Amino acid sequence: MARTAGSHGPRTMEAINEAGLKLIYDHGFEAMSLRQLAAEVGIQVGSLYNHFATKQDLLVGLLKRHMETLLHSLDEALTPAAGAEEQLRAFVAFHVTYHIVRKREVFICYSELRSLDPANYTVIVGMRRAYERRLIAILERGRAEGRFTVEDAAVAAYGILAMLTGVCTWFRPNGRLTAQQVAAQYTRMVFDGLRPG
Amino acid sequence: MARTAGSHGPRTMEAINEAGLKLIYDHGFEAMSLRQLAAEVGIQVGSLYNHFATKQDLLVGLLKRHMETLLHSLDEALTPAAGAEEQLRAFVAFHVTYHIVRKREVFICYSELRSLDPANYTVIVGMRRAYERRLIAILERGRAEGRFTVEDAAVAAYGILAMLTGVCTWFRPNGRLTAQQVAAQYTRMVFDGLRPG
DNA sequence: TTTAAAAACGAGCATACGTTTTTATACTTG
DNA sequence: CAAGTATAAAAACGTATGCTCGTTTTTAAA
Repeated sequence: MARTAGSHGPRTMEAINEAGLKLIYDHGFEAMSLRQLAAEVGIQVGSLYNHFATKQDLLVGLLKRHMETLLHSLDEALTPAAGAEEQLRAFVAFHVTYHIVRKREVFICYSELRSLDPANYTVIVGMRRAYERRLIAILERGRAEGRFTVEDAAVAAYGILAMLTGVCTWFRPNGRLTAQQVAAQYTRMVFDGLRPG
Repeated sequence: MARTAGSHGPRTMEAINEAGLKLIYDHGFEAMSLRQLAAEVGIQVGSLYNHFATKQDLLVGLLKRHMETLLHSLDEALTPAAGAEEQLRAFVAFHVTYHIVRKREVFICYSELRSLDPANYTVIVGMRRAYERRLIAILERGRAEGRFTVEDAAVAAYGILAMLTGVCTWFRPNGRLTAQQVAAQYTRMVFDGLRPG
């Protein structure tokens, strides 16, 4: 046997990425085998290597694409001219809804960092830092404008991010609350948590 | 060779637990091999099975012990007679410091849930729920007493827990801030985030 | 002193892993 | 239509895995 009818490189690659995302999310990167992955895609193990060089590359590809999308989407969500309060409001709304929609990517981007070899680790963590810095900058600006009370901007940012990111561990699309309701409640909590003294 | 001089069951078990904790934290449960574990402890692979039945049992043992300690320590930290505000203050301080000290146990207790087989998963998640309910109860009591503004107590609790738990991902013992400073800042943020009115 | 339990060794089991190689077929381009 | 490239199958590679086994030695109770 050999090449199957209707096979098409880019389409297979997308199927691999989707199946990889699912398997890594469900079982973890180390626990997911390439045989499982191949079965999920519907090809043989060896054929995977027409689409990536190593298992590690598959993971890095997924994480890098996710971080690029995240950073890019954030830029679109924030209007540069706006004040700190409006920017914070936009940030919270964006972060919560994005993390609900892309919950699997977000999850593996935190949990599989340790599966990255050093060079790749540096790259991904660097991108995450860039994202965090956006929020830190907003907080510092709000403090400078006298809008927020922030003892340590980085600590506050980490706290806010952790709180918001947490939604993707418990939020259920058909649960008691809608994404909007959650975003609204968290927005209020964040703003009150930063209210000027 | 056979039984080595001075060998002692409980002592070996403790060494296995400590080494297991370290290896699981560093590499993940699936990625850690029993050969690594045995080497770290200083015995042969087969000898591990004098101390646990399966690799899964090792993980469950670690997680169960951690959750029992966590729940028990919380009970000690909270004075039942106190008001909601005082209880919340005690909860935040306890949670932050405990999570800084036991950061490895906390981390694997979140990240390795998926490595548990169904029966064990149910047990551990049940214990975590019990912990979460403690905070939810405090929030609801505070709301009933008119001390806190809480739209949805569970959502608020999850948010607070995620924010506080986040410390163990970035806190460094010799970093810019002490554990007390972090706890103090987060306490203020939590209280302001729940301020009445 | 005898005996049973505890604890470790060290070899080996079957299986699974990531990866490579070879070969055959399907598309694509000239 | 022919040549070349893309894509997949299939089989195999060496290594690592969790776990079992028979055996041996130490420890502690009878």
